[in-house]
Amino acid sequence: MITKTLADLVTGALEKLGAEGVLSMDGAPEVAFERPKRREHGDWATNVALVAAKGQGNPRAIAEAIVERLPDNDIIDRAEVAGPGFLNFHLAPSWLHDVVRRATDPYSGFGRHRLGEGQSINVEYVSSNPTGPVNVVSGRHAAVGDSVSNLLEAVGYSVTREFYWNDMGRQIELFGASIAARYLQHFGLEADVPEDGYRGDYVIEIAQGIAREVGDKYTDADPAERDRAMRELGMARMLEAARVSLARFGTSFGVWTLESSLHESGALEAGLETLRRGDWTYEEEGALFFKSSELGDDKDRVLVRSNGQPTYFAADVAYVRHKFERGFDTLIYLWGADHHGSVPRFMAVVEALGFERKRVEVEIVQMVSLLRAGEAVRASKRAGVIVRLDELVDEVGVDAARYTFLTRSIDAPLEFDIELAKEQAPENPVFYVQYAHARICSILRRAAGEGVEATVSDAPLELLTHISEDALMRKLDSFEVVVLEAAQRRAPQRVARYVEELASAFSGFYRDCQVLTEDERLTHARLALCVATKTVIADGLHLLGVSAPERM
RNA sequence: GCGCCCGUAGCUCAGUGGAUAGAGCGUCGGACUUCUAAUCCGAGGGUCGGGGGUUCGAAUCCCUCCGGGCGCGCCA
Repeated sequence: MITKTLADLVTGALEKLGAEGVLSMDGAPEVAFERPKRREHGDWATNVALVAAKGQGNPRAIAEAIVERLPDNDIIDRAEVAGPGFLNFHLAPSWLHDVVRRATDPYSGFGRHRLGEGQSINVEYVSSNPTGPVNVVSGRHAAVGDSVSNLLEAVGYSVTREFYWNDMGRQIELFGASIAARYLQHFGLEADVPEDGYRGDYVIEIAQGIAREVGDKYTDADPAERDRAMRELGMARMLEAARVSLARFGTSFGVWTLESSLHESGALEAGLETLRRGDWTYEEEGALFFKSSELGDDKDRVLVRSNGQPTYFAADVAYVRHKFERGFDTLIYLWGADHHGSVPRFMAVVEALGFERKRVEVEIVQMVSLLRAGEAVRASKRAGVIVRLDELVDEVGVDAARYTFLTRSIDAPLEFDIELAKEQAPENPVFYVQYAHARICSILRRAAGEGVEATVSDAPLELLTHISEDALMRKLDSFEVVVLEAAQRRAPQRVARYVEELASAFSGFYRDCQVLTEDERLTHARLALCVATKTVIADGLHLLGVSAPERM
């Protein structure tokens, strides 16, 4: 990247200053560059003189000294000192032509980085218990998890997307019993959904599906046996339904792990044994406790209840080990804000098991509060009050739905009004971006129809001198740093903002610069810029899990 | 009470140490004989919740207060 080249030049000047004794090079500052907001501030700027001046004199004077000592080069047209001591660099236009060429060359690594090279990351998201259909809250997690995973891959990590099913415990028991009641009702028998059971209509649908599949053979079975059968058959249906809903939303996982498999394989007991051996447990009132309070948590936590049943938390212990045993360097978890209180105990487990805390990262995705035409919807799976992801996809489409989730930081709570989402779907900025892409495709189709080929490598890019062409090329350049920062900060919204800006820059270019003209060379250059823009828009959208249509 | 997150334009939100704080929607005014008007141009709109501090420089970091969400189970 150009910033590396510039940093080397400035570092060269700083070293001269150090050698001359003008500047102490202790703790030599990192030379960071940024793109100034204002054009007159040049192409790239650095605040290194301001940083270096801390306690060592006048920043402007140091900046001047740096300028005087810059090594000879053919990149910097001129360097200026500005404001309190910024160094502004005006570059030769060729650096932008390089951006256009690299953006279209799949082997150039444009928008790709080697930050995570050789490292593997497991990203677990959406995970839930299979007691209800996938809802819009999970949609937010799915959109974010997919995009963060895509971004991590873009910066070089090997990424595994994982889903964890909590298919055990009291909620699952209740779910099975609820289906059983509906199953009996289906055959005209008297039965009640348990007090705390699941009352959604989908439970009736599942029971009917099961009735069609197995007939009435469980109507006079032993109640416990019937509940067990209904639980297993029902869960299988929920799992499949979730897979379908998520796939339809564009989300697919590399690994699905069942909590029950950790019990069955002995992993759970092995995890507990590790904690016992490390003296991290004790028994009290018949329950097994984990000494999480010694590792930063508020209190100790129960691993095995006094009735002998392991908690969900005990399975977490086994699961962390299981993931590390599979060779991942880093584990990322996307959790809902309602689980953030569990983070300290979870990190305590990581440490107690002997893993470095920094290898585990829990990202908290803030709440999605549901509204319907301004009225708060108190979502409850048990009461059957949910807004399904399928419904959202039916009403607004995958791209608009994803984009809505991805324009916000995960730290920001999201108010989601399904009626408003439907109403505003056509206004969704995602279409603005897609439109720019489709428009470019249209130009390229027309060019091809006229027998004009859009090659980039031999295009006379020096003809791109219009202010709008310049602005577009500069915006293309930003993609590289946007991808890197979005990946590092787990912040897909930066990519969403970026593609909007890029589409806007293209619109300006489209307005001001006719692409297909009598001037063959200019047409050639502008087509190359179109190809570069199309490539980057498509890449940005794909990082968000959004399609880049060729026609709209 | 304690912990985490949030408070930025009328609304929904970006921006977390740099130069004159942005976008979309909404409002008002304008532009289609044109490579796609799902577009473009212009206008209006801000005590960055309040106060204090650190810094050459704070929406951004620290303290404090106010307001909102979530959590503080041998539930998941």
